[in-house]
Amino acid sequence: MSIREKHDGQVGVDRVNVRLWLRLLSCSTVIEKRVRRRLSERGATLPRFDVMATLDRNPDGLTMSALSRLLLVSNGNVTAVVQALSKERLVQMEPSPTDGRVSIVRLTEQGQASFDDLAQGHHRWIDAMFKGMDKKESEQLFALLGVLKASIADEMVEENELES
Amino acid sequence: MSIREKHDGQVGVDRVNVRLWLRLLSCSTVIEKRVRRRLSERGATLPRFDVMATLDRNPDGLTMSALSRLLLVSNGNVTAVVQALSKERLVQMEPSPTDGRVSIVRLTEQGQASFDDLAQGHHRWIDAMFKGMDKKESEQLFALLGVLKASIADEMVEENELES
DNA sequence: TGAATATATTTCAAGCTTGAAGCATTTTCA
DNA sequence: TGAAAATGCTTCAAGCTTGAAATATATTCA
Repeated sequence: MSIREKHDGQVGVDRVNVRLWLRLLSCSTVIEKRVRRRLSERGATLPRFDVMATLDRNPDGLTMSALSRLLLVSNGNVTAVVQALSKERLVQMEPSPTDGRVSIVRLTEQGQASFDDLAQGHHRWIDAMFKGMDKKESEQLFALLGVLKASIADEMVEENELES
Repeated sequence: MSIREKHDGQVGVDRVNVRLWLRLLSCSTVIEKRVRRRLSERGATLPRFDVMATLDRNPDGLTMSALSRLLLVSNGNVTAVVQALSKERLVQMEPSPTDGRVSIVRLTEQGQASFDDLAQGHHRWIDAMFKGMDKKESEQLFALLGVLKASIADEMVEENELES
């Protein structure tokens, strides 16, 4: 059996999806590392920036769980990051008036200013990294990632159905 | 100034690239988390699987630095993961015959068998997550990620040129 | 009502990752 | 040649992340 066939069990069936996934992962990792490094040069970190960006998109505030869900990180992690930001007065937590379990997190004025500053740089870095794609390519890529996103969501549903 | 204009300085200029990047990151994060969870259900971890997969693609062995570069992780990290795999006899390190600094890492027979087993599952999971894309869409996505990859590489060159 | 269940959040230990410092070996070039 | 620079690798401390357990509050429904 040739190396080409080894994991396929069939000649000519290449692992196209795995190669696609590896390329996707590689793009995303490289961009992420570069953003991370540049943020750290400015004394910020990516997790903190992510929290602030999500709050910026939700001016009415978010609960801890909502943050956790939107950011795809664990609850414990959100707690740690928000507490750190809170200590520096960049975000504020207030108890929900209607539910004693819930905290609502918002950017403070200072946090908004700090974020606006970082976001400008972030926007510039991203633009520079995507400079080699023309408008049509960007739009196509955006649409195709939408298809992928739906496909992934679909698979999760199927997986959950198997459980029950 | 409206919220829409806040970070743009110009009406109608939306942050398309940032949105594209966030969608890319989100796809990649969700897939990665799902793979990570399933590997851990089988007693494996993603970093260890990544090292074994890279060695599988390079049957002649790789140096620690080459692994670090291919995997986009730090040297120290590679050392830790390879040492752990080595303890379980899944990989072996041998000194380079021509360069006393270099170690060459390879899969052992046992490591190859263990990887083949995991890779089969991995292949299946990825296929399931990409099931919603037809052949043409996959190919387009692969090609567009190639354009993005080149664009990112380009930006790095420019960044380095600024240094000197 | 009130017991059982569900939900929101925090705490904590274990493992991961990084980047800087350090050591060893090799290469460069005056 | 041999001093300086570069390269390969490891160690280590600091910070990040997770997932499970703990705590507190809300909701459900017998």
